[in-house]
Amino acid sequence: MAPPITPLEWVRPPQQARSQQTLERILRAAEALIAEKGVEQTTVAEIARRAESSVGACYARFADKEALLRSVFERFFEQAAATAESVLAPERWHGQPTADVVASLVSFMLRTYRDRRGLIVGLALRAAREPELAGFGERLGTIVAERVYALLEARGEVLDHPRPKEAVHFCVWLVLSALEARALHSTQLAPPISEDCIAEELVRVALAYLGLAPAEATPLTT
Amino acid sequence: MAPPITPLEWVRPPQQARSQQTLERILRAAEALIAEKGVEQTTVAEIARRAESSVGACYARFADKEALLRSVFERFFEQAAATAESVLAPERWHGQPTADVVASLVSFMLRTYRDRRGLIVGLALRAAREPELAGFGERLGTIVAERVYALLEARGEVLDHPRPKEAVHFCVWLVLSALEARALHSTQLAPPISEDCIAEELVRVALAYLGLAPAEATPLTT
DNA sequence: TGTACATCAGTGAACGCGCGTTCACTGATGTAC
DNA sequence: TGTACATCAGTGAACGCGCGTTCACTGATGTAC
Repeated sequence: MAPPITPLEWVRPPQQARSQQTLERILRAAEALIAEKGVEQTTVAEIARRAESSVGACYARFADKEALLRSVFERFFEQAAATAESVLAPERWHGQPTADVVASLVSFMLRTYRDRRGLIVGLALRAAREPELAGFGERLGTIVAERVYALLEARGEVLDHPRPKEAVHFCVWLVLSALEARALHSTQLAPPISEDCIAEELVRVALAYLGLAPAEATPLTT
Repeated sequence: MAPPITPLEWVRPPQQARSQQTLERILRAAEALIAEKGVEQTTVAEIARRAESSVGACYARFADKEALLRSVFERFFEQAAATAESVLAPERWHGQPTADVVASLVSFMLRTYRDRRGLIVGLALRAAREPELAGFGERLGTIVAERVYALLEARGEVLDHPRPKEAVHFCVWLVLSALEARALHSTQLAPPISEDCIAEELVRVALAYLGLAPAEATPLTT
């Protein structure tokens, strides 16, 4: 058998690559618009325009608008999960007191919820109607909780709670709930409490609930 | 000056009473529909039908649909505030350990969020867009926090926190955020944690954060 | 007491707008012979 | 190499539906003389 001369990998990739790029542009445009003006205000026509594509192209890739949005949020969850795994790797925190680790994690989450607020709010609103999205969120919470627990375990921390694993899960859920509520309702007019203040109190809550030692009175390095 | 013979209070009340009743029916119908099928699915036409009134009658009382919904939520907030004041009266809790008081309050809130879930979710979704509604929520939180603080103070509790008043406010906010998130996202398909379990952990969080003594190992009376 | 008119409250068909979705069409690229 | 045809990807005007809002109209009640 003579091997084929034309390399098989190159059969018809230009077309596929082209449509792949279109899809990528559509998803990016949708994400940007949701972040800027909210899910409710984002129309398919506008997504198409922003993606320098057309309405029909959107419907060639997605069954309907729902499916398109689901894809956007799915990508977001994948990124979030990957970020969580990287951030919560025990190696990253060698030599730092646990209280500081918690403080860093909390302020990182606050920053994330601020920077990606639009998308998160859109997601939260959508997840209130679509159980599938709510399921994504739940799974993400579980992943984060597992990693946090593994991190604490690797550091040899002993939690003051009858069911430590569940306690960590609950604690993660509580913090995420608080951040979500803040993202949803913080009026930009009059911010009730500063971000630093929220961070401080959330850390205090977490440490107190889990029975971890609070930070020394030395200045923290964020 | 001869006093007017016809009592002034009775001038034209029948008409007013009639329209007052219509308005009441409209508000009640709107509330019921929001609770049953969510704000997004509730149309003016359906509200009118349910109230055995007409679309025009709605627009005679309210500038637009927004105003109607705002009225519904305003009433809800008034009820909530009144309930909070009554429930948090120090007299009500004489002779009970603080940990039990907190437990009772938390489980009361959980019950409320379950029973009135539809309305609360609708409100939360709406408040994400309308700063005015978010403001209502904030004010309610402040009221509750003040009453809780007064209650603790009346009981002679000393909180383990540099700014006790702010700590109580934060704690109330945290619990409300958690309940809201739960109401928004709990898939009815697979409840992640039982209500009792959430209650237990929320109490634990609150007590640990505020530095209050946990309950004795005796069975609680709810 | 009777008649004419004014006001209040309400009715619901019709209007209009926004937006998701469809579909007849175009252009580019690939394939057969 | 050239011609005819097939497929892929995309285009955007047109359609249709849902729903908030309006408005010409009805009926009941009150007021003037």
